[in-house]
Amino acid sequence: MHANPAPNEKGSLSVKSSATDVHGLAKDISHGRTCHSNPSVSCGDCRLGELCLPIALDAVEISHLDEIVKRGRALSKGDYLYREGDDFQAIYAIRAGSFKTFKTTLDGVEQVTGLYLPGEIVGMDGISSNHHGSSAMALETGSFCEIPFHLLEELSARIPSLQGRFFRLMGQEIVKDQQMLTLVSSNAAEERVAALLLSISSRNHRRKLSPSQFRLAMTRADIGSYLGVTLETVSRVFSRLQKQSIVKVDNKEIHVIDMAGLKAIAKVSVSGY
Amino acid sequence: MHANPAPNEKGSLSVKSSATDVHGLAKDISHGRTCHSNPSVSCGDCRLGELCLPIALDAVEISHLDEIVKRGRALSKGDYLYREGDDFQAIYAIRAGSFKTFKTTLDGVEQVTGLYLPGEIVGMDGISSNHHGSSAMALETGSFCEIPFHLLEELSARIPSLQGRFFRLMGQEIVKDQQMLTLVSSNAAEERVAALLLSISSRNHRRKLSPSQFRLAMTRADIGSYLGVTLETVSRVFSRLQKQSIVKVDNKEIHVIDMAGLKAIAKVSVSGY
DNA sequence: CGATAAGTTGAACTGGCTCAAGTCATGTGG
DNA sequence: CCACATGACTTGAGCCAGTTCAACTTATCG
Repeated sequence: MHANPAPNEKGSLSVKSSATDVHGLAKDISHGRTCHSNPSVSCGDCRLGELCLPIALDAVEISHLDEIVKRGRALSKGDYLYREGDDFQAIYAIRAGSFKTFKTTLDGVEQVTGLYLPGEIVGMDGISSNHHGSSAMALETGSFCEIPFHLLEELSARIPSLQGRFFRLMGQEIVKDQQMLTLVSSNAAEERVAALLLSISSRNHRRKLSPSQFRLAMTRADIGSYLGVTLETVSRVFSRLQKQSIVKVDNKEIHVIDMAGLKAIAKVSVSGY
Repeated sequence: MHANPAPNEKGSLSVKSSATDVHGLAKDISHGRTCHSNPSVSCGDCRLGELCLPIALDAVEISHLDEIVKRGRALSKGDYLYREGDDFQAIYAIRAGSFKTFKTTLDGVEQVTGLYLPGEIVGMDGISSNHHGSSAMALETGSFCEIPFHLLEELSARIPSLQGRFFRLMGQEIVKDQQMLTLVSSNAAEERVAALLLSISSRNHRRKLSPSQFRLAMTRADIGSYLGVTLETVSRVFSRLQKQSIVKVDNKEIHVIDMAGLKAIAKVSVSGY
């Protein structure tokens, strides 16, 4: 029924505005908290730098990186960053907003494979085969930097620390996927939801945002698909967690009240993460 | 109860024999079919080369690679290649035999995260954090090459095609993990088992081995853990598939009789894979 | 050859699924 | 700017695939 929803029929990579004419357009899209998304900001000045690619580069190296990055492109909810099957051209650094990646199975069902927050890199699934194995879609208004992969490869060959950084970034993606696999193939529904909330919490923490209060822009169906349960189960788990005063859920707005309790449910050692 | 089974208490990286004194030791361990495992064979001559790292390198480059690879080390069933938490030093190319990777959860349960066959690379989970996030264990007698990662990084910076090859290899690991995630979070037990058999089948095919007849060295418990079902369910699925004349299962020996039928169950397009 | 691990099969139970009926949020056109 | 249509979310009830527990058979290896 709701196969191929395609809420917005922009083509992939269809941000028509050039890198220069979007000045100011993407302002205010990060919930007004900070202004990550000023499109003119360079990698060296970007406050996400420490999460993104530039970490471990010196000033000269960052200026080389700056030259290949197409900065500050904007998207609104439902827009595609790329689609499953597209030629792989670039990887994308999220600046603001959140994105999901998903595959569409043969019988037309959407299967969510990832959730990406600001400072994280999307699109590495295309590296091995030269075309994207999944689609990436904005869950809300957002912006991103596009990094053409062949240029990144060239630059990496010249800057060893950049090569190392990117190896590590890909390694992180592998670890993340394996954690997800472990989560989904062993744990109960409640544990999966708890683990997702904790993951977002800790990623927010790294970004200097509140680890206990955030907006989860995915729908219940997306969350369910990602965690391998139905949307009804997700809803019921949220209700139960709320009844136990572990979280307060107001639609997409999540407030973690009892962090230790949440960790206990997720069976994560309280110190770790 | 059967937590931390540690069937063999060799320490990790505990192959005490030096790279030179193992000549001949590892002969015949690949079921006698071919002799992948002659430890003295160089990367250029290794018949697994086209699956492994050397592909896309020229003769001179391969000789550089040869210099950093520690070749032909042998392991027997239950031996660890590395353990969860070990310092990350190297990645490992499987030459013969098969290996599983797994994590042990807080409550002592083993969770299988990967199955690796000859020509494949294990250990990339350690790249991002400098220590291994999982353990790798031989499922049967086998051998491998050890590639110290810092040397590979250095060499990659000097040989762009090697850097590209390794980016692609890591990308493959990401794609593989995401496929696994999709499989486990959406499909029924029968589909998961069918998909696993098809995956091994196609990987065997690439290695010029029979796609329809092979040995699956994992126990039913390992398979179940990997696929997110219980060992009893795995057993029952095998029985059912056998009753339908889709496969013939004799303990660990698998014979796919009706490949199209198996693909239908796995919901994989018959052309693909 | 005997002990122990691995695998099979049965029976009862249950967490999460399916189907259904309703409320609530959101965004678009009048 | 409101109305209303559509999609998102919640909650309930019944059902079923896969789990759990158990008893047994078959492999493996010291």
